[in-house]
Amino acid sequence: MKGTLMSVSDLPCSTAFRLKATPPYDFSLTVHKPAGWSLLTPFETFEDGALWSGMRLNHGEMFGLKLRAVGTVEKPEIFCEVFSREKLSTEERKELPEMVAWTLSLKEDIREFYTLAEHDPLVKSLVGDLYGMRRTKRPDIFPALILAVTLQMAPIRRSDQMMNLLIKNYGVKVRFDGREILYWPAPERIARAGVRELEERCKLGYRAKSLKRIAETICKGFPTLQKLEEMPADEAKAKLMELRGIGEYSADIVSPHPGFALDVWSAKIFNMLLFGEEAESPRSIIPKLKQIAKDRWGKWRGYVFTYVLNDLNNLSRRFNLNLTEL
DNA sequence: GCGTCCAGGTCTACC
DNA sequence: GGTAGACCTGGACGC
Repeated sequence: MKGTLMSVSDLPCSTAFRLKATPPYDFSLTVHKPAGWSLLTPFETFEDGALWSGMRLNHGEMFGLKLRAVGTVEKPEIFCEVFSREKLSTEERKELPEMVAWTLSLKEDIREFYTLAEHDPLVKSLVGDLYGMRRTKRPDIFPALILAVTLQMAPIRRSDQMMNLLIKNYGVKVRFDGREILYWPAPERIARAGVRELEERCKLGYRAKSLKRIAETICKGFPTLQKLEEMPADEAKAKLMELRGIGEYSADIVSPHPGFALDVWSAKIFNMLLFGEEAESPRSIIPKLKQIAKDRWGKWRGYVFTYVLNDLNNLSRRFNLNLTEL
């Protein structure tokens, strides 16, 4: 077995700040979602209500993060410690709190979403189960693109295998606060790797070519997620679909605009929830389900999507459906 | 143990 | 512009 190409970064300097959130905000449900999805990297740790994770800013510098709630769901406040290689610059002291707040969706007001519960039994169930949970964002675009590409045409265990191998072989290990956290590869690292090497080391198959091309495009200059959010939703999606291997589904996953990223698996779940039966042809029903979601939940359909996929056990029991084995 | 099938999409060639 | 077929890999399944 070839040795790992992972780099190691020690982060001895620390800075702390507090951030207020728009209530209701449940920190634990937001950063440690019931379905098990991580906030920023599959190798972060969540213990006793605190999260240790990593973050790469758009200029490429890595930081360690320790986050915990110091308020309540109705008076939410987050205590954040940032660990860095050197003392933070004045610019970083301004940028990092803004980026953490953006990532955690602290300023987003979801009370309008919760008013849908008054007339929608499904939303009422979701809100009751996951009150205060937020959708979150990623500070850097490349991990989101890796996620989208490795989810394509593969069962989730195989996607996990590809992502974990990418991180373990080409990612970065950050050491801070007595912890070691593995974080996603920088696009420059994947752009330098050979296609054959990526296929062999990370079992990416035909996706290796796409991922390398995506990495090369980002290195040459591509809008950040923050820039894409400033664009109209259609324009941002079209820009993402210019990338090799990024189609409509993947663009919906990566785009910071609220979308409804249905794949075959989630189409089966929503077909069951909306019509009470298994879809005969899940792939072909996706456009219809997307239209229904847009008409029924409007700009909050992305929230319904995230809440549903994090509440499958409760929904299965409550509506007498088998959603967990689709 | 071995062969076959197919999955949480995308691209391309062909009509 | 619409659509069938190819694409890596590995787990599930049948024999």
